Amino acid sequence: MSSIPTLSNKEWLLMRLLWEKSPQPAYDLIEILAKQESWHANTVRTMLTRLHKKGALGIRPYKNLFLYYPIVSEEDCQSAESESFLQRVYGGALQPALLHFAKRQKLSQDEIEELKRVLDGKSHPTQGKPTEEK
Amino acid sequence: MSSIPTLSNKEWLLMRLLWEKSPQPAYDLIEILAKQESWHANTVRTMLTRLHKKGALGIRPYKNLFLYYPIVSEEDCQSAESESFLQRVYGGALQPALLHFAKRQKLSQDEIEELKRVLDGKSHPTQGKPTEEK
DNA sequence: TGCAACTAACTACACACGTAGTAAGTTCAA
DNA sequence: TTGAACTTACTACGTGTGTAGTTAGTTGCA
Repeated sequence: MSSIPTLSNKEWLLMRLLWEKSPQPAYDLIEILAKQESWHANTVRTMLTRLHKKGALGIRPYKNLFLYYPIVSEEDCQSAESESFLQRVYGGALQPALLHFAKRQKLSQDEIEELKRVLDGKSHPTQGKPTEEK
Repeated sequence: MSSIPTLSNKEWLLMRLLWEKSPQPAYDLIEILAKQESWHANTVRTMLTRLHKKGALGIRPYKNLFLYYPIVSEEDCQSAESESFLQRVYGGALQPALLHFAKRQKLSQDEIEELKRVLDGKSHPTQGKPTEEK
């Protein structure tokens, strides 16, 4: 399997654009990033090239230019980076990390409910301790 | 307040040792990291110096050597890095991040319960101010 | 008293990243 | 047909990081 390439800070930004919509020519990306992030055109091109070398992007010729498209999925990259983050920052301890995020003041009631559903889904793994509702 | 320095991958390892126990002389850290991570003594020293320059470590002379101790708290570093991670990888969207972590197969029943308690604590927005619970 | 052994300081180097300049190829229009 | 405008390719450079070698100061012991 293709191992997931690690993305740098700014590379995530570029990749996000391509995950949202692809393929796109360099020109469009340059325009967006010039407007939103004030990046120089050549900066965008350099990053596209590097992302291609890393195996994160594919390139397809189209007319007189190239179209770029992701060849790794956003979910895979997020998962890989999340695990690496967990190791690095919390030494692999899941719970303190979750606690940090859960304590943030920005979850809506609906999001809280969905999270609890996910947690409930995990509540009865092998040994049946019946999930007590609350 | 002192702004939180960003730590590199390996710096987190070193810092974790000092958060667990401090102050410690370079010698002890070198010994631990040589054993656990196969780091070269000079590598450890270079990193200690850099962490000091970054404002992450304090140095106190003791007899004929120096003792190192953290001057930023683990919690603060974790929080700062968690927020940066959230921005970079999930574009600031908390919920997909939480879902990723919550779906991992490594939470104990107790941890799940505690998380749900935290979530419940947020469930009823008695909007005053976010009371500093501890 | 002079050196072995240890400590800290300084220097080095390759690679990744963020940023961007310069060169070279292509094409459409005057 | 020639050049403006655009495209890709190549080059550059400062900073951070991972890794470690070299130098120099200190001290306890033979």
